Amino acid sequence: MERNRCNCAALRKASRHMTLFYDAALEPSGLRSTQFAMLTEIHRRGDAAPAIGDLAEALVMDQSTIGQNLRPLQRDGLVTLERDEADRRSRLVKLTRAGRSRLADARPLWLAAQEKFEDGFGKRAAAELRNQLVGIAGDPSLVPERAELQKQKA
Amino acid sequence: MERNRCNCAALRKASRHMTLFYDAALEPSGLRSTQFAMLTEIHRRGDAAPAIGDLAEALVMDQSTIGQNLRPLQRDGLVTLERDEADRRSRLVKLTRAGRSRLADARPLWLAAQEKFEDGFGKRAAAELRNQLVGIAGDPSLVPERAELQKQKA
DNA sequence: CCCCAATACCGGGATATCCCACTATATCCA
DNA sequence: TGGATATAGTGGGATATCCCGGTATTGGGG
Repeated sequence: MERNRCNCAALRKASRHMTLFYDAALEPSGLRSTQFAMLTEIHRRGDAAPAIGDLAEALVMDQSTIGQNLRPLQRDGLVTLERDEADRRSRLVKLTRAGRSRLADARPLWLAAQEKFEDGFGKRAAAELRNQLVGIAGDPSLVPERAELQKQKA
Repeated sequence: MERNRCNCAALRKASRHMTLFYDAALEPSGLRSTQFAMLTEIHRRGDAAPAIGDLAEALVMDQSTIGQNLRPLQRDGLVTLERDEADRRSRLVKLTRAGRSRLADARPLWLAAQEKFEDGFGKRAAAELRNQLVGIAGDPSLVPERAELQKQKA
Protein backbone atom coordinates (compact mmCIF):
# COMPACT_ATOMS: atom_id res chain seq x y z
CA MET A 1 0.00 0.00 0.00
CA GLU A 2 1.03 3.55 -0.68
CA ARG A 3 -0.02 4.37 2.85
CA ASN A 4 2.59 4.09 5.58
CA ARG A 5 5.48 4.08 3.18
CA CYS A 6 7.26 6.80 5.11
CA ASN A 7 9.74 5.50 7.64
CA CYS A 8 9.60 8.73 9.61
CA ALA A 9 5.81 8.91 9.78
CA ALA A 10 5.58 5.25 10.81
CA LEU A 11 8.05 5.85 13.59
CA ARG A 12 6.26 8.95 14.78
CA LYS A 13 2.83 7.32 14.79
CA ALA A 14 4.09 4.38 16.79
CA SER A 15 5.91 6.74 19.12
CA ARG A 16 2.78 8.77 19.79
CA HIS A 17 0.67 5.70 20.41
CA MET A 18 3.25 4.01 22.62
CA THR A 19 3.66 7.21 24.60
CA LEU A 20 -0.06 7.30 25.34
CA PHE A 21 0.24 3.77 26.67
CA TYR A 22 3.21 4.44 28.93
CA ASP A 23 1.83 7.79 30.07
CA ALA A 24 -1.38 6.09 31.13
CA ALA A 25 0.57 3.44 33.00
CA LEU A 26 2.76 6.02 34.76
CA GLU A 27 -0.12 8.35 35.52
CA PRO A 28 -0.50 7.35 39.21
CA SER A 29 3.09 8.49 39.79
CA GLY A 30 2.49 11.91 38.28
CA LEU A 31 5.35 11.43 35.80
CA ARG A 32 5.15 11.50 32.02
CA SER A 33 7.21 9.21 29.80
CA THR A 34 9.87 11.81 29.13
CA GLN A 35 10.18 12.76 32.77
CA PHE A 36 10.52 9.13 33.78
CA ALA A 37 13.22 8.65 31.16
CA MET A 38 15.13 11.70 32.38
CA LEU A 39 14.97 10.77 36.05
CA THR A 40 15.99 7.21 35.22
CA GLU A 41 19.02 8.41 33.27
CA ILE A 42 20.10 10.74 36.05
CA HIS A 43 19.71 7.95 38.56
CA ARG A 44 21.67 5.54 36.39
CA ARG A 45 24.70 7.80 36.69
CA GLY A 46 24.84 7.28 40.41
CA ASP A 47 27.38 9.56 42.03
CA ALA A 48 28.68 10.88 38.71
CA ALA A 49 26.05 13.57 38.30
CA PRO A 50 25.54 14.33 34.59
CA ALA A 51 25.65 17.78 33.07
CA ILE A 52 22.88 18.96 30.76
CA GLY A 53 24.91 18.03 27.70
CA ASP A 54 25.47 14.52 29.01
CA LEU A 55 21.73 14.02 29.37
CA ALA A 56 21.15 15.46 25.93
CA GLU A 57 23.48 12.93 24.38
CA ALA A 58 22.16 9.97 26.37
CA LEU A 59 18.54 10.83 25.64
CA VAL A 60 19.09 11.89 22.02
CA MET A 61 17.61 15.29 22.70
CA ASP A 62 18.69 18.84 22.12
CA GLN A 63 20.46 20.53 25.02
CA SER A 64 17.84 23.24 25.16
CA THR A 65 15.14 20.59 25.34
CA ILE A 66 16.78 19.06 28.37
CA GLY A 67 16.96 22.46 30.03
CA GLN A 68 13.33 23.11 29.26
CA ASN A 69 12.16 19.68 30.38
CA LEU A 70 14.03 19.91 33.64
CA ARG A 71 12.04 22.93 34.74
CA PRO A 72 8.86 21.19 35.81
CA LEU A 73 10.99 18.62 37.65
CA GLN A 74 12.98 21.35 39.32
CA ARG A 75 9.84 23.27 40.19
CA ASP A 76 8.42 20.14 41.81
CA GLY A 77 11.61 19.58 43.76
CA LEU A 78 12.62 16.33 42.09
CA VAL A 79 15.98 17.52 40.76
CA THR A 80 18.50 20.28 41.45
CA LEU A 81 20.94 22.04 39.15
CA GLU A 82 24.25 23.22 40.50
CA ARG A 83 27.35 24.69 38.93
CA ASP A 84 30.18 22.30 38.33
CA GLU A 85 33.08 23.90 40.18
CA ALA A 86 35.50 22.00 37.96
CA ASP A 87 34.00 23.68 34.88
CA ARG A 88 31.84 26.61 35.74
CA ARG A 89 30.08 26.51 32.38
CA SER A 90 28.45 23.21 33.26
CA ARG A 91 25.52 22.52 35.51
CA LEU A 92 25.29 19.18 37.24
CA VAL A 93 21.85 17.63 37.51
CA LYS A 94 21.10 15.69 40.69
CA LEU A 95 18.09 13.84 42.02
CA THR A 96 16.70 15.08 45.30
CA ARG A 97 15.42 12.72 47.95
CA ALA A 98 11.91 13.43 46.62
CA GLY A 99 13.15 12.67 43.11
CA ARG A 100 14.49 9.28 44.12
CA SER A 101 11.27 8.56 45.95
CA ARG A 102 9.14 9.52 42.97
CA LEU A 103 11.24 7.36 40.71
CA ALA A 104 10.82 4.44 43.10
CA ASP A 105 7.04 4.94 42.94
CA ALA A 106 7.08 4.98 39.16
CA ARG A 107 9.33 2.02 38.55
CA PRO A 108 6.79 -0.75 39.23
CA LEU A 109 4.25 1.09 37.08
CA TRP A 110 6.79 1.24 34.28
CA LEU A 111 7.65 -2.43 34.72
CA ALA A 112 3.99 -3.37 34.48
CA ALA A 113 3.73 -1.42 31.22
CA GLN A 114 6.84 -3.13 29.88
CA GLU A 115 5.41 -6.53 30.67
CA LYS A 116 2.00 -5.77 29.30
CA PHE A 117 3.48 -4.55 26.05
CA GLU A 118 5.87 -7.46 25.73
CA ASP A 119 3.13 -9.95 26.53
CA GLY A 120 1.38 -8.86 23.39
CA PHE A 121 4.31 -8.01 21.19
CA GLY A 122 6.64 -10.77 22.24
CA LYS A 123 9.63 -10.46 24.52
CA ARG A 124 12.07 -11.46 21.84
CA ALA A 125 10.43 -9.28 19.21
CA ALA A 126 10.55 -6.33 21.58
CA ALA A 127 14.24 -6.82 22.28
CA GLU A 128 14.92 -7.06 18.56
CA LEU A 129 12.85 -3.95 17.89
CA ARG A 130 14.68 -1.97 20.58
CA ASN A 131 17.93 -3.05 18.98
CA GLN A 132 16.89 -1.62 15.66
CA LEU A 133 15.64 1.58 17.28
CA VAL A 134 18.83 2.08 19.25
CA GLY A 135 20.71 1.68 15.99
CA ILE A 136 18.62 4.38 14.35
CA ALA A 137 18.86 6.71 17.32
CA GLY A 138 22.63 6.40 17.30
CA ASP A 139 23.22 6.40 13.56
CA PRO A 140 25.67 9.22 12.89
CA SER A 141 25.08 9.11 9.13
CA LEU A 142 21.53 10.41 9.58
CA VAL A 143 22.46 13.69 11.19
CA PRO A 144 25.94 14.76 10.08
CA GLU A 145 26.04 17.57 12.64
CA ARG A 146 25.75 15.12 15.48
CA ALA A 147 28.27 12.83 13.85
CA GLU A 148 30.83 15.60 14.22
CA LEU A 149 29.96 16.07 17.85
CA GLN A 150 30.54 12.36 18.37
CA LYS A 151 33.87 12.51 16.61
CA GLN A 152 35.07 15.31 18.86
CA LYS A 153 34.80 13.01 21.82
CA ALA A 154 36.66 10.13 20.24
CA MET B 1 22.60 -3.69 29.33
CA GLU B 2 20.24 -2.02 31.73
CA ARG B 3 20.30 0.97 29.43
CA ASN B 4 17.73 1.14 26.67
CA ARG B 5 15.51 -1.45 28.24
CA CYS B 6 12.46 0.76 27.90
CA ASN B 7 10.45 0.15 24.74
CA CYS B 8 8.89 3.58 24.94
CA ALA B 9 12.15 5.47 25.43
CA ALA B 10 13.82 3.55 22.60
CA LEU B 11 10.96 4.43 20.29
CA ARG B 12 11.03 8.07 21.29
CA LYS B 13 14.78 8.42 20.86
CA ALA B 14 14.66 6.87 17.41
CA SER B 15 11.68 9.04 16.54
CA ARG B 16 13.48 12.22 17.56
CA HIS B 17 16.62 11.31 15.64
CA MET B 18 14.75 10.21 12.54
CA THR B 19 12.70 13.38 12.61
CA LEU B 20 15.85 15.50 12.58
CA PHE B 21 16.95 13.59 9.49
CA TYR B 22 13.69 14.01 7.59
CA ASP B 23 13.29 17.62 8.70
CA ALA B 24 16.75 18.41 7.35
CA ALA B 25 15.92 16.70 4.08
CA LEU B 26 12.60 18.56 3.74
CA GLU B 27 14.03 21.89 4.80
CA PRO B 28 14.29 23.39 1.27
CA SER B 29 10.52 22.95 0.92
CA GLY B 30 9.77 24.80 4.13
CA LEU B 31 7.79 21.84 5.50
CA ARG B 32 8.49 19.88 8.68
CA SER B 33 7.93 16.13 8.95
CA THR B 34 4.53 16.44 10.56
CA GLN B 35 3.35 19.00 8.05
CA PHE B 36 4.48 16.83 5.17
CA ALA B 37 2.66 13.86 6.66
CA MET B 38 -0.55 15.87 7.07
CA LEU B 39 -0.49 17.32 3.58
CA THR B 40 0.26 13.88 2.15
CA GLU B 41 -2.67 12.35 3.98
CA ILE B 42 -5.05 15.07 2.82
CA HIS B 43 -3.83 14.66 -0.72
CA ARG B 44 -4.22 10.88 -0.55
CA ARG B 45 -7.96 11.35 0.02
CA GLY B 46 -8.38 12.97 -3.35
CA ASP B 47 -11.85 14.39 -3.78
CA ALA B 48 -13.12 12.92 -0.51
CA ALA B 49 -11.88 15.75 1.70
CA PRO B 50 -11.25 14.46 5.24
CA ALA B 51 -12.64 16.03 8.39
CA ILE B 52 -10.37 16.78 11.32
CA GLY B 53 -11.35 13.54 13.04
CA ASP B 54 -10.50 11.54 9.92
CA LEU B 55 -7.00 12.98 9.89
CA ALA B 56 -6.63 12.34 13.60
CA GLU B 57 -7.39 8.69 13.13
CA ALA B 58 -5.20 8.26 10.06
CA LEU B 59 -2.25 10.03 11.65
CA VAL B 60 -2.70 8.54 15.12
CA MET B 61 -2.99 11.98 16.66
CA ASP B 62 -5.40 13.71 18.93
CA GLN B 63 -8.12 15.75 17.24
CA SER B 64 -6.99 18.89 19.00
CA THR B 65 -3.44 18.28 17.78
CA ILE B 66 -4.65 18.15 14.20
CA GLY B 67 -6.52 21.40 14.69
CA GLN B 68 -3.48 23.04 16.21
CA ASN B 69 -1.10 21.73 13.56
CA LEU B 70 -3.33 22.87 10.73
CA ARG B 71 -3.03 26.50 11.79
CA PRO B 72 0.41 27.25 10.37
CA LEU B 73 -0.61 25.51 7.15
CA GLN B 74 -3.81 27.49 7.00
CA ARG B 75 -1.98 30.73 7.78
CA ASP B 76 0.43 30.01 4.93
CA GLY B 77 -2.44 29.30 2.55
CA LEU B 78 -1.67 25.63 2.00
CA VAL B 79 -4.99 24.28 3.28
CA THR B 80 -8.52 25.52 3.86
CA LEU B 81 -11.13 24.47 6.39
CA GLU B 82 -14.76 24.60 5.45
CA ARG B 83 -17.92 23.46 7.13
CA ASP B 84 -19.34 20.21 5.89
CA GLU B 85 -22.85 21.15 4.83
CA ALA B 86 -23.90 17.52 5.28
CA ASP B 87 -22.85 17.65 8.95
CA ARG B 88 -22.30 21.15 10.16
CA ARG B 89 -20.24 19.98 13.13
CA SER B 90 -17.48 18.80 10.82
CA ARG B 91 -14.89 20.82 9.00
CA LEU B 92 -13.49 19.49 5.77
CA VAL B 93 -9.80 20.03 5.16
CA LYS B 94 -8.73 20.72 1.60
CA LEU B 95 -5.44 21.46 -0.10
CA THR B 96 -5.20 24.75 -1.93
CA ARG B 97 -3.39 25.08 -5.22
CA ALA B 98 -0.40 26.37 -3.23
CA GLY B 99 -0.68 23.38 -0.94
CA ARG B 100 -0.54 20.93 -3.82
CA SER B 101 2.37 22.83 -5.27
CA ARG B 102 4.27 22.79 -1.99
CA LEU B 103 3.66 19.09 -1.61
CA ALA B 104 4.98 18.53 -5.13
CA ASP B 105 8.12 20.44 -4.19
CA ALA B 106 8.61 18.36 -1.07
CA ARG B 107 7.99 14.93 -2.52
CA PRO B 108 11.35 14.47 -4.24
CA LEU B 109 13.12 15.68 -1.10
CA TRP B 110 11.18 13.13 0.92
CA LEU B 111 11.96 10.39 -1.59
CA ALA B 112 15.66 11.19 -1.39
CA ALA B 113 15.49 10.89 2.40
CA GLN B 114 13.68 7.58 2.13
CA GLU B 115 16.32 6.24 -0.22
CA LYS B 116 19.22 7.51 1.82
CA PHE B 117 17.82 5.94 4.97
CA GLU B 118 17.03 2.65 3.27
CA ASP B 119 20.43 2.53 1.63
CA GLY B 120 21.95 2.35 5.06
CA PHE B 121 19.29 0.44 6.92
CA GLY B 122 18.30 -1.96 4.20
CA LYS B 123 15.18 -1.78 2.08
CA ARG B 124 13.83 -5.04 3.39
CA ALA B 125 14.69 -4.24 6.98
CA ALA B 126 12.96 -0.87 6.65
CA ALA B 127 9.80 -2.46 5.28
CA GLU B 128 9.82 -4.97 8.11
CA LEU B 129 10.38 -2.24 10.67
CA ARG B 130 7.53 -0.15 9.28
CA ASN B 131 5.35 -3.22 9.54
CA GLN B 132 6.10 -3.59 13.22
CA LEU B 133 5.58 0.11 13.82
CA VAL B 134 2.25 0.16 12.03
CA GLY B 135 1.21 -2.73 14.22
CA ILE B 136 2.10 -0.82 17.36
CA ALA B 137 0.45 2.38 16.17
CA GLY B 138 -2.75 0.50 15.47
CA ASP B 139 -2.75 -1.83 18.46
CA PRO B 140 -6.07 -1.25 20.21
CA SER B 141 -4.97 -3.17 23.32
CA LEU B 142 -2.45 -0.45 24.19
CA VAL B 143 -4.94 2.37 24.54
CA PRO B 144 -8.35 0.97 25.52
CA GLU B 145 -10.04 4.32 24.99
CA ARG B 146 -9.11 4.30 21.35
CA ALA B 147 -10.12 0.68 21.06
CA GLU B 148 -13.65 1.70 21.96
CA LEU B 149 -13.64 4.45 19.39
CA GLN B 150 -12.60 1.88 16.80
CA LYS B 151 -15.35 -0.49 17.85
CA GLN B 152 -17.99 2.21 17.45
CA LYS B 153 -17.16 2.43 13.79
CA ALA B 154 -17.34 -1.30 13.19
C1' DC C 1 -41.89 17.06 17.80
C1' DC C 2 -38.83 17.73 21.75
C1' DC C 3 -35.29 16.34 24.88
C1' DC C 4 -31.06 13.94 25.67
C1' DA C 5 -27.07 11.39 24.67
C1' DA C 6 -23.53 11.22 21.44
C1' DT C 7 -20.38 13.47 18.19
C1' DA C 8 -17.18 17.16 16.02
C1' DC C 9 -14.74 20.68 17.03
C1' DC C 10 -12.47 24.68 19.62
C1' DG C 11 -9.96 27.27 23.41
C1' DG C 12 -6.96 27.18 27.19
C1' DG C 13 -3.19 25.21 29.56
C1' DA C 14 0.73 22.23 30.11
C1' DT C 15 4.73 19.64 28.55
C1' DA C 16 7.91 18.38 24.60
C1' DT C 17 10.83 19.63 21.03
C1' DC C 18 13.74 22.13 17.95
C1' DC C 19 16.58 26.29 16.26
C1' DC C 20 18.94 30.66 16.77
C1' DA C 21 21.36 34.18 19.06
C1' DC C 22 23.59 35.40 23.17
C1' DT C 23 26.56 35.07 27.58
C1' DA C 24 29.96 33.00 30.36
C1' DT C 25 33.72 30.15 30.69
C1' DA C 26 37.55 27.41 29.06
C1' DT C 27 41.29 26.31 25.87
C1' DC C 28 44.67 26.81 22.44
C1' DC C 29 48.37 28.88 20.35
C1' DA C 30 51.14 32.58 18.31
C1' DT D 1 50.02 36.03 28.08
C1' DG D 2 46.42 37.74 25.27
C1' DG D 3 43.35 37.19 21.85
C1' DA D 4 40.84 33.89 18.68
C1' DT D 5 38.16 29.83 18.99
C1' DA D 6 35.48 26.36 21.06
C1' DT D 7 32.18 24.68 24.49
C1' DA D 8 28.07 24.77 28.08
C1' DG D 9 24.09 26.69 28.99
C1' DT D 10 20.10 30.15 28.70
C1' DG D 11 16.22 32.86 26.68
C1' DG D 12 13.07 33.60 23.04
C1' DG D 13 10.22 31.89 19.44
C1' DA D 14 7.94 28.38 16.82
C1' DT D 15 5.73 23.93 16.08
C1' DA D 16 4.03 19.48 18.20
C1' DT D 17 1.37 17.12 21.38
C1' DC D 18 -1.84 15.90 24.92
C1' DC D 19 -6.00 16.67 28.18
C1' DC D 20 -10.08 19.02 29.81
C1' DG D 21 -14.08 21.59 29.56
C1' DG D 22 -17.21 24.10 26.69
C1' DT D 23 -20.25 24.88 22.28
C1' DA D 24 -22.73 23.54 18.25
C1' DT D 25 -25.00 20.04 15.87
C1' DT D 26 -26.94 15.55 15.13
C1' DG D 27 -29.88 11.66 15.80
C1' DG D 28 -32.71 8.65 18.50
C1' DG D 29 -36.39 7.74 21.71
C1' DG D 30 -40.76 8.88 23.96
